[in-house]
Amino acid sequence: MTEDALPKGYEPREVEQRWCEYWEKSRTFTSDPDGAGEPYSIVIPPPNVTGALHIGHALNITLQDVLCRFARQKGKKVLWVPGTDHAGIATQNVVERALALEGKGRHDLGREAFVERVWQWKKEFGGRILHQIKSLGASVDWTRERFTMDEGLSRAVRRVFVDLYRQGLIYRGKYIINWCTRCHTALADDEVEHSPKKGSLWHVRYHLVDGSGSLTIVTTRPETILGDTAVCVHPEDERYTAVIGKKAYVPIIKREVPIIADNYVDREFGTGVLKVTPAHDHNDWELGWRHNLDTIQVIDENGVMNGDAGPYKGLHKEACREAIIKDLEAADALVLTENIEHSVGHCYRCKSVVEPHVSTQWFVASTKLAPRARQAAPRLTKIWPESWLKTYYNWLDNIRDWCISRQIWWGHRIPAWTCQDCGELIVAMESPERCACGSDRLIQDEDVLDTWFSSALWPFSTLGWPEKTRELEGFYPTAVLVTGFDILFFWVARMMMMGLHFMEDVPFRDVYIHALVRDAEGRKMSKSTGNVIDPIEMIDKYGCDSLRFTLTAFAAMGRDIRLSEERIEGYRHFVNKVWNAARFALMNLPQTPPAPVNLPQVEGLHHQWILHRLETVKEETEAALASYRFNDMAQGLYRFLWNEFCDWYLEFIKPDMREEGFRKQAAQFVLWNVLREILILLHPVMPFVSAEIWQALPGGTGRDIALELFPPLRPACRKAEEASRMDFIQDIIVAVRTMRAELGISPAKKLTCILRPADAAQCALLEQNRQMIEVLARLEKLDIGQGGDIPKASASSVAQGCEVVVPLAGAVDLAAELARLDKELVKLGKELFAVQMKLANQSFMERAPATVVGRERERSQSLVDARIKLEALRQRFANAMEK
RNA sequence: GGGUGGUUAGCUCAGUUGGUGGAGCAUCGGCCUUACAAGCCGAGGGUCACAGGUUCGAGUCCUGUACCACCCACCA
Repeated sequence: MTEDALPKGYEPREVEQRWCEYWEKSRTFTSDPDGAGEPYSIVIPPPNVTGALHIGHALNITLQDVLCRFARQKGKKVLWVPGTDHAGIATQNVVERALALEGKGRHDLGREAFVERVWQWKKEFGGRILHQIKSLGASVDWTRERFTMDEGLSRAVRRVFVDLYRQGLIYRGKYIINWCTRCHTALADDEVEHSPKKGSLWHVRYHLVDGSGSLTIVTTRPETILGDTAVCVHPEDERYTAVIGKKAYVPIIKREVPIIADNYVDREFGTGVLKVTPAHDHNDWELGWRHNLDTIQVIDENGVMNGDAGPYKGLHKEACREAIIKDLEAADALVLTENIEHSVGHCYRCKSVVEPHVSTQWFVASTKLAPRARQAAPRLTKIWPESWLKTYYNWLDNIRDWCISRQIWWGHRIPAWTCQDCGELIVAMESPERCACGSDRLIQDEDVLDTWFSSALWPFSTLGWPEKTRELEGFYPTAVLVTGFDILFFWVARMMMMGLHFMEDVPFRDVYIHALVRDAEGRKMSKSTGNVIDPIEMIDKYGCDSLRFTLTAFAAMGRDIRLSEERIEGYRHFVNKVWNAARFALMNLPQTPPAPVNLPQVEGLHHQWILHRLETVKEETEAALASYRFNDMAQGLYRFLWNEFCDWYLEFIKPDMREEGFRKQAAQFVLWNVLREILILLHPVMPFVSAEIWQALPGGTGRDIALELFPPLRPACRKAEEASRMDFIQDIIVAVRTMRAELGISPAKKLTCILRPADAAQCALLEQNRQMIEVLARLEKLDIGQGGDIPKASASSVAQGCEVVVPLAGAVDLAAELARLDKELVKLGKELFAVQMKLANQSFMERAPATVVGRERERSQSLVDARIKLEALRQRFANAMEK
């Protein structure tokens, strides 16, 4: 291997493509359920099959990949299941939009042809998202890829539906639901987004039937007056106690309705009188149910007034509103019009205003399934960060039955048939031949299931349920679910309910909830705002590893990530640094693995130091990942690789490499080991660059770093005390560098330096590491000794009690040095003052632990010592100036 | 209305048992020092939102206030 093995610049695009192909072809990440090792499985949160990868996916997938690659390094049997979601309404909308361009609607095609068209669309675009997952370097098992509408998963869906129906946990009923008049379907409560909107509050007079006066109600939706079946006041509202039980006329249509009383009414709001329209308002529906009111539907599923709207029949609800206001005015029933802001529900898919609508729908009795899911956390499933647990509880405690039927065509059709002759409802896995009554005129329910219904089964349906598969046996429950908090309710809680009900165990041991990625200003990224950062574009520009490292480094728990392109660009520098460190290593390593030396015994403070630091980083990496502190892991590796390995260690070994013989061999062996282990540590975050370097290093030819185990710890190299001596050497070097920089001495100029150590131990240490100091501080002469004379015109400093003196020859600004020393003395004085105040504090001395007091004493002593030395040096220098 | 998170260097953020406040970027100064100018060396910059409390000691724990963000519910 020559130094040309790695090109001068890192070219991510070519490298990434090559490794992607290799990993897929070699089936590196295909898991054997019967293989060795502790099982570790993750099911990917399935992205929308027709969607495109956004930055949130990139974060989500990166974190899972870090966990999976790390688990493999720890010798676990890892399965990461990839797949996609059919995303009912979203996908149907996309295809309908495409169809609209041809001037057609779905009804022009008919159900069968339309669904066929969506499948075609899926075939055409479904590959895109999978390809994008690949380009992120995800180490998923592609042989086990699933789709929520594939044959196996469809079977699982039908089975669950049938079982729940038979257990009475799925039922059909007439109920008020959220209706999207554009998508023509029911929406679950959490599919409705509320946002504030300007509107009017109309005060409308209702005359009492007995002619004894009138009541004024307030409404934001006058068009629903036509569906009123009651007027309601608070039972304890003294203004109205007299009218309770009487009747009132609904204006315009003059329908007689009862005046009822209910605690629900807020006496403070408006006039304290409420009109009740059970068919078109959720709360009114509840009221109607409690008070046995009629339900009169006046708006149809298109948002158009129906036959019960009398004269307004055929008008769109908006037009009807205007007409009614005019008519109320004419009838002198409109008392007042107020401008208000109130919140209005919108369809989460198409953003049109959601209409409360009464219809027959299917429901899951979530109220019965929820308690078990609640109890399971945190005992069986731990949520990270823990703060989300409360939110999880809160949702489950207030859960309502889940409306699962959707009036669209793309999805799992509800496995229920109605007999046209006897009216019997048959729920079955497969299409029944005939009814018990003998009739074969069976018609399947037109509706499909909410997308989240199949998603709720994902952790076990992807593993082969209801069959008893080896995968299910070996990999359920999964190790962890990695997801954003935005689908904690939609998805996580429902998986918990379904998993516990059908598998008798939770679907995952941990739930890690990561941040939402926002733009640099903290806004949610959206196409309409135009602030999206396209991960694929970022990979193209900066390389996948840069993107992955950025996301990992910012993935602090419980916080949103404000991402900007500059950050990714910034971390590209780190990728490059790794690359260049490797190039340096290759220039200094033999072609074959270097001859081994006994690492714990290897001579050289720098070797002992870096080996010790490496052990620390290994432990910290493990600890960080064990508690999902991805950012700590990334930061730790960043610092170690850049600020310690590159900035110091590689500089330290340069002299070693110029020698021949044992000293060079030792440096080679240590360098080779440390670099290889760093690469393994980095690999979960930066799979591509680490893989590429790995196979270029001695002993790496033809090897795949993805298969390497986490480097075993070397307790014998854990020598904190010895390694801490390196601090001293570094302080000396920095002291010289600082003087040089502050006095404007060119780095090219080699200096003389006199070191006057505080004691014999320091003296020996400096002597042993003389060459390191000379090279890194750029010295031509280094005197080490406790005695000796020092030239008066010298710059000076004190590091850990050791005097560092640089004789100033030639044209040097003497005043600058004096000012520098004074500044240093002021700083020392301040620190010393603070410490001495502490030591003078009686209660501190009495109550603080002995170790803390001891530390302060020591510190005080060394500060005093430094000040004495520095003052002496300053004095000498001042004297020199006078001459 | 209920809840959660945030407020630390110019910017974006770390800061896990309370014990000398950190990083990256930006700024300033100096460097082609044969791995790397996508780099190296050095420097400046903070009453840790505010007010109390606990403690010998608080960015860290407690209470309250302000502002910001988000979630849930409701808005006739």
